[in-house]
Order: sequence, then structure tokens, then C-alpha cells
Amino acid sequence: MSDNKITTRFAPSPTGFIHVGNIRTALYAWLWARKNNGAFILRIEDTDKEREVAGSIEHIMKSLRWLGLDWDFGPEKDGPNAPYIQSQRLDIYKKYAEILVKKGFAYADPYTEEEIEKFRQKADSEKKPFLYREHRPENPPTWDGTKPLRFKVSELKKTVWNDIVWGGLSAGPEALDDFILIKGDGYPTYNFAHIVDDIEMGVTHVVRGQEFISSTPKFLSVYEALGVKPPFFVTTPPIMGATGTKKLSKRDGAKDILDYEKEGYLPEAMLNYLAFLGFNPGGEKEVYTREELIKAFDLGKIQRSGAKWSDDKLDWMNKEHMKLLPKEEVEKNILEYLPDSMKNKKLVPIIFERISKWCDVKEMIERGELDFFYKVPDIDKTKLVYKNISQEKIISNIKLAIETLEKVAEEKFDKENIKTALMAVAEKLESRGEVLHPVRFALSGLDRSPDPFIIAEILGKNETLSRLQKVV
RNA sequence: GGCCCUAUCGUCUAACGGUUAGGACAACGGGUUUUCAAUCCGUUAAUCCGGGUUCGAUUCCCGGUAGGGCUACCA
Repeated sequence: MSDNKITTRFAPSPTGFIHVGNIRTALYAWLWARKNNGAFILRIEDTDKEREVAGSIEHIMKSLRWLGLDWDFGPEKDGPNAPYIQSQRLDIYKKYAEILVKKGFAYADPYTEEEIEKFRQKADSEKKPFLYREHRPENPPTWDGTKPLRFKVSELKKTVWNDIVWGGLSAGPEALDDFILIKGDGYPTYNFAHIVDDIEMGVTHVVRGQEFISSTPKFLSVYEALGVKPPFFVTTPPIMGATGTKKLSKRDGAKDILDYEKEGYLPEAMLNYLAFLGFNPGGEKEVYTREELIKAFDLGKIQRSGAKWSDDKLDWMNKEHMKLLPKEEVEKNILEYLPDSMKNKKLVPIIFERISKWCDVKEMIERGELDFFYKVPDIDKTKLVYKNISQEKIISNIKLAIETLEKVAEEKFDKENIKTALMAVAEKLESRGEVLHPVRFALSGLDRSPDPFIIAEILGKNETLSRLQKVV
């Protein structure tokens, strides 16, 4: 627990799915642990039983597993500080709370919530900041667990500290107040529990979002009261929604990270995109594998300002990572989406060059873009046109194509030979489209489709000729 | 209201105080593709404003403006 090993943690609350903003914080913590051969802990902070959503823990673990962010200690991975679920560690918080009480750094809060609300409203109407410590009771009751336990700020001072990302930070004495350590229901607050756990678990680098900057003076005063040296603080900037300037949140459309899995994004691409949204190792390389990311990662190069999410760039990143995939894997993934009647490996490259994520395959199928490969298309004769060429001319061009293709041997009926043969005819015409377009249309029945050569190869000589014949 | 923080192309970002301010996404244009897509080439496009410090400021300091966060018996 107190060896010098770099230890980071991801400490989500089980209040639903986790979105990309949360995951990036987890990623940075994970990268730092892996880079330093340290430990990465997953800790569940379920101290607010009202907000808890059933099934969240499993969902969170599934999300991390999809991205390959493996934890060394945490749920389903016991370690020296198990359990890693805060609601199962209540006795530990109580022990620390009692230490603070004994040292005179904590006392029971005698007020009801309504009374405190009145103090707050009064301060509000006087346009003054509300500070509980201004109402600190002179003789608080002894803490028996039925009342909230508050931290007692002993010295009002300016707090100065260092953050690996933000550098020197400071806050005036207004940032210090008597905040709740243990709630009336016996559960600790985040403000207290995370400190106890980070100490107990030997966390060396606390990586978390910038919403916690303003409460850091409070945290620091607890470390001081406990006589424990605080860990390094690594505060990450927010991720903003693509529209608007608000921090990305579930409210404004932040998606469950697992939705991206469903849409067919590669975990490596998501990792790469996320890492670079708010971090840059310098240089112009942008596509990084997981291992390269670990190697290049540096806490000091995390950005301070918020970054807007971009689906466009994520799609591009995904495509780049798909290109890195072995051919067999691409084939397997694409084939998976194809119905049995369409499972033709020759379709794979055609599909691959048109998609940026796997679910695009599904969309292509739904749009019927691939139907003609296994179903003779209905030819809309009114569309059998090309520029100002008469339909008679077009039909005769198709006949020309039939004659040409008949000369191509069946075993040599591949796109290269077909192209050579067809192009020889096409070049003689005013424009190549006079023959190529009608052929393509006759084979696919579509205005837009892959080139006629590859279609012909996939259909095979017989099918190709019969479709052309049919149109004539 | 109070406290804290941030500020480079539309977006993500790079630049020991000295660069024609670089790259990527997007957009646009072109080559190649019958078309779309893909690919290749190219173009447009930024240091928020105002003061200082300095021979020299995107970079350091101050002010303004804009944006963000916190201000719970939530995390």
C-alpha cells in the first residue's frame, strides 16, 4: 500500500452509463499507470444511494473492458484494499472520522436541513456567500451517527497548491468551509470518502475532471488535519458537446460509451481519438496504437481548455484504425453483417472502401445498395440514358459490350481483364461513359454503384451477360 | 452575487521570447475514377481586444471581453 509504485484510479458513481467525458479521465489515469508499470484501480463511489441506478456497476465494467482499460484492483479483481466499493467500506470511513473528531477537526452538525437552508437564503438575500462556518455551533453535540459530521476548518488562509496539468493554483479563504464528512444516513460524502480511500489505497496521482478544482482547498485541509501528504493532482479539462459550449453531459446528448461499440467503432480508435481530445504529445503523428499511446502519454501535456467533440474526426480516426487491421479481421467483420445470401468475399473490399465504421455496412444493406449483387435488378428503362445519346445508340453500345465480354474467357473474367476489354471499346467512342454507364446501369440498376468492372467480376460471366442481354 | 479557471484556423491542436504561425478534421477546387465513395494534389482559414515588459511577444505581466467550472447531507 505504501510502496512508491505509481497508482491511479478511476472512481465512477454507479448512476447510469458512463459517457466519453468520464472515459477520457479513466483513460488518462490508465495510461499513466501503464506507462509507469503502476497500478490502476477501479473504485465504485456509491455513497449516494438515492442517485444509484441498478446495473450501473456491470455497465461500467463492460465499458472499460470494451476499451481494454483493465484494472489491477477493483470489483471482480480483489487486492490488498478490497472491497473496492465504497458502500462496503463504511467502517473505514468511520475510523478516519473518529480520528478527526478526536483531534478536534470534526464535530456533529446540530442543525436541521431547514435551518441551514434559512442561513443560506439569508446570505443570499444579503448578496453574501454562504459559509456554514459562520454559524458554527459553540457547543456541538457529541457525534452519535444520527447527525451529520462536519469538518472543522481550523485555519482560514489562502490555499496554494500545484496541479500537474494547471500548474500553480490558489484560492482565498472563502474556499474553506465546514463541509459534511459523514451524512445523516451514515454514508460519507465524496469529499471525505475519496480522500480516505486514496490514502488507504496508496493512490499517487488523482486524475479527475476540473469540476473538482474549486473544492481542492477543502480536500487539502483534510489531508493536513490527517497529517497525510496529499497525492499529485491531475485535473482534466472538460469535453464540450459538439453543439453549444456546454460541458458534455448526458443532458445534452452525451452517449453511452457502449453505443459506440454498437455502431461499430474500434476501441483503439476511440482510445486514440479520446486521448487526443485534450492531449497532444507534440509532432504531427495522430494515429497511435494503444502501445504507442502508452509510450507517448505525458500528464504534463494535457490541455487546460475544454475541447469540442467531433463525430467527423472520430469517424476519420476509426477509418485510419480500420486500415491498420489485418485483412482477415476486416473480412470477418464485414461478413458478419452480410446476410447469408450475400456472403461473398469479393464484396468485402468494395464495402470496406466505403465505410468508416462497421455499422455502415448495415446501413448500406438497408439502403439496398448491395441488393443487385444477388438479385437481378429491375431496370427502369427511362433511366437507361447517357447525356444526349439516343436509346438506340445505347442499346447498340450494350450489344457491343456483350460481344466484347463474350470474348473474355470465363476463367479470366476478372476486373482487370474486363476493364481492358471494355475500355478498348469505350475509348473509340465520343466519351467512355457512352458504353460504361449503360453497362453499369444494366448490371446494377443504380445511378450510383461501384464501377462496372468489379460488378461484372463479382456477378460472373454468365450473370453479367444475361443481365446485359435482358436489357437489350 | 462570491470564488476559481481558460482563450491559436469553423473544430482538435503544434510552435526554448526570434517560424512565411506548422499539422489533422471539416469545407472548397482539381487530377484519376462513367457517377458516388476512396485516393492523390492544391486552396481558403487563426494567435479575442487594449495596455505594458523586451531589440523582438502566440508565448511573460496587468486590465477588459467572452467562455467554462464550483458555490449540496451529488459526485
